[in-house]
Amino acid sequence: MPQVMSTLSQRLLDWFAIHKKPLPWRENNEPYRIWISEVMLQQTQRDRVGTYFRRFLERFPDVASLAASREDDLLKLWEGLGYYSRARNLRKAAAIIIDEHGGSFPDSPEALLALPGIGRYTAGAILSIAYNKPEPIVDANVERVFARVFDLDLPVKDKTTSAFLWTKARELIPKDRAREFNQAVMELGSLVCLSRKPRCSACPIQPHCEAYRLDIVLERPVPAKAKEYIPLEVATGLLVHQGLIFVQKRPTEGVWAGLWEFPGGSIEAGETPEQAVVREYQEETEFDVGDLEKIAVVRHGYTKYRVALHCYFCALTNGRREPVLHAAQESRWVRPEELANLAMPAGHRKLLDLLVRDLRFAERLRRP
DNA sequence: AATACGTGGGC
DNA sequence: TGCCCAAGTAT
Repeated sequence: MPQVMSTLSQRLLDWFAIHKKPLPWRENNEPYRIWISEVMLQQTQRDRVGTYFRRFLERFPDVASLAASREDDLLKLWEGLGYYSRARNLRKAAAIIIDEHGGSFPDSPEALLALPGIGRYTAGAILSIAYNKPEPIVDANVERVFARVFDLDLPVKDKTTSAFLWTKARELIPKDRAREFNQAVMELGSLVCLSRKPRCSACPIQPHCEAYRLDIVLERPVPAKAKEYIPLEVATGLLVHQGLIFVQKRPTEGVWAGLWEFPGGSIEAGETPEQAVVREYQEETEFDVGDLEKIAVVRHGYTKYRVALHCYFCALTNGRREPVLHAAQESRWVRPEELANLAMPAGHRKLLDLLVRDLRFAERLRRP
């Protein structure tokens, strides 16, 4: 049995040596770069990360620059990637590395796990990829590959299954080759051992794969219980006054924390989208708004919600333009072109992209 | 332990 | 098109 294990590992290493893809974060193994890339890759497909990673490294080339960053700038850089607490945690962790580690990047599991945003996976990834330490990692790729190789008949998030995966991931690491081995398993998962279209004929460890032998590759891993999606009808209003647009910055906690948005919220039962806009403005800012003009319905999703965002222009119906904020940290009146500099949730960004391309709305934006 | 936390690509 | 999925973490 040990021979089989080592052969599996050796086959993976040999395959990876040939098929390893050049990626922006593979130019070198500096811990800082590995850290940033691994956090960006959390729950995010790697093809989406490249541009963000390059921009990030250009703007914040080291821990010190990140520690000195402004949260608004960081969130703008992160706009569109999702899970924005990752960006806020990067900044917090950078400050800890400067203040408590004298600026040198931690290289122990304990120190890494103590940093916000670094859990078991990311700690293992940094230790193995940056420092070549024999620490295991289990991500969605490893879960899928091993669920097939070992024919695991319970969902991979299952407690015992998860424990098994971490044990196997540790056992299979060849001495002194953790860096290449851990990446090899993930690379196999992303290039060959694909979720819906596995390329078993191109797989270097096919002879070791129990699910292949049993011809049940597509039945592994066993899916977790289906997620429940909740449809949401939401209304938002783009409040224009004397050529300026009202925006508010979301609270420090919860979804889209620290991002900028137009006031709005769920459409209540028996309420029209227009009524929801007026009510939400009253509740969130104490503004009286009216003169609504429909722009579009933007569809987007976040976590378990599937949102239909009903978008309107609106105007102040009395003169007062100083809000009383009940759902935001701060607010601003900005010129339309300034909106590009603010980090906004994808739904609101989609709305703006749509406006920019539609000249029908230019006049409303200019109206004093 | 279960849930919150985003987004866009693929089919 | 609606649903699944992705280099997870925090609470």
